[in-house]
Amino acid sequence: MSECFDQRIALTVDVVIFTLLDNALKVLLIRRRREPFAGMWALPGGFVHPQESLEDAARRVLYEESGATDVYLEQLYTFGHPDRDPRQRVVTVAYFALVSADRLPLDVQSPRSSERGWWPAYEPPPLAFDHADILAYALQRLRYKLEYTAVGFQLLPETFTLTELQMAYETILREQLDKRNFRRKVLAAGILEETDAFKSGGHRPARLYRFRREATVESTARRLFP
Amino acid sequence: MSECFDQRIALTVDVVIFTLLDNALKVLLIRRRREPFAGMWALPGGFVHPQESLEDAARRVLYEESGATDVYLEQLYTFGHPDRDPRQRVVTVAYFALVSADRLPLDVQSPRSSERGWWPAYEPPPLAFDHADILAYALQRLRYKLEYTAVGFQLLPETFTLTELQMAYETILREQLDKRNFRRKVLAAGILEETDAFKSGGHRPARLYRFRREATVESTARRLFP
DNA sequence: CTCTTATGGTGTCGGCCTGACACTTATGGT
DNA sequence: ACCATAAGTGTCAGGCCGACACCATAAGAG
Repeated sequence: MSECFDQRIALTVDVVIFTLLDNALKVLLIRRRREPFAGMWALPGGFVHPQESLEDAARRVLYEESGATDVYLEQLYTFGHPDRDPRQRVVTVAYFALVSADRLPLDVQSPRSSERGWWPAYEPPPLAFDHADILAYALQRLRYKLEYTAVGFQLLPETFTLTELQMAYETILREQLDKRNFRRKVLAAGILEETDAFKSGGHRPARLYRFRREATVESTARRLFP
Repeated sequence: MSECFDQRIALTVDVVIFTLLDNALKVLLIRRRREPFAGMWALPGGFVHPQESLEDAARRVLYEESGATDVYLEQLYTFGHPDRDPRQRVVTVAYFALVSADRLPLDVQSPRSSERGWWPAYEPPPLAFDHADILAYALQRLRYKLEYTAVGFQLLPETFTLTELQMAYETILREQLDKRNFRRKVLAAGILEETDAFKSGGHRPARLYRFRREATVESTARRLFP
């Protein structure tokens, strides 16, 4: 590291906030009021304050825009192409967050204003800046994590049925999964615990499960070499 | 993304440069001449110039400090704790690079000055700033990538024997691998091609292999769900 | 009360991948 | 020629995975 000079690069965080609503994977977008890209949709973001860590900044943006706290948040990638912002040099540290719908305030779940909305993550509107790249990268990472780890619970309420869990996986991966194999694997992974409650919705009641907090989230992945 | 104000956060890149020398995984460190941490060892790094992308900055630092070009380089993580630098707020985008020893200029392979040196990656000296964290994270990522992908070739010369490849893997993973299983797997992955050359070093000659450039580097990983 | 309907829940079998394991082959040096 | 040393090769057993079909249970309709 050489010594310092002033270079005036602005630093922001952008947060890709995912949730499941109406059996679809949604992402929170904000409509831009000012130039550049006025009127277009963009990821929630903001400048990093001088005394706050990057993750703190991301949590602040997450809370300001979605009202959610204590949710899964992970650094995604840092985007710094010199002209990704036409005004000045802006480098952004992108995060992605998984929020279960029941942790969102009601006015955020169904925003009244047209300035903010939950969009289908796989069919977003045109986005400002390089946010389409950021979203695409976040989706890739989410699918990847879902395939190798147990992070899907973060999008569900405290307790859930195995069918609900499977539907969440199918929604995000966009493919059908075999019910028996899904159950076998997810139970063998040892990351769920039964509750003694059931969910009865007109038909045979389904057992509710809960995520085992003590279980390491990075569960069963396979190694190329032993 | 809200609108801009001046916040004077400095932005740097730090590059964890790995190579294999003397049958050990080494990392390039630079001795700091100035405060803070004067006299301590640190990762090569530098400020991001106003008109260059993050990856360009990382390649520039990589070239300035090691003389290597056209090598494997990947963004690692962005470290931004508010007081990771005691002078001022500095956020650093860390990269890691894999360089085969034969692409290093001779004076870099065996530096004369005591201001720069290749240190055992698993037994580094005390490091300035939070560079020990960055190095630990890079090692974890390197092991991970090695287990799941075929990235190990980047540390070897253009052609190499399977035993050399296996030794590289054993050095980095710090465990012994079975010769027959290693060969079976690495050949089944289809990322190598035979050359018709052999390496004869006093005993039975070993066939030389080459990395198939057309092969996708992200090769055979396993999915948790089909 | 019974029947219908819709979802919840369960087991097996074959194929493939993986990990454990030992001997023969080829060369250079003595 | 003999020896030392590294290169190179195959099998077998266990576990994991993917494919596949039927019974159980509750609510609601008649």
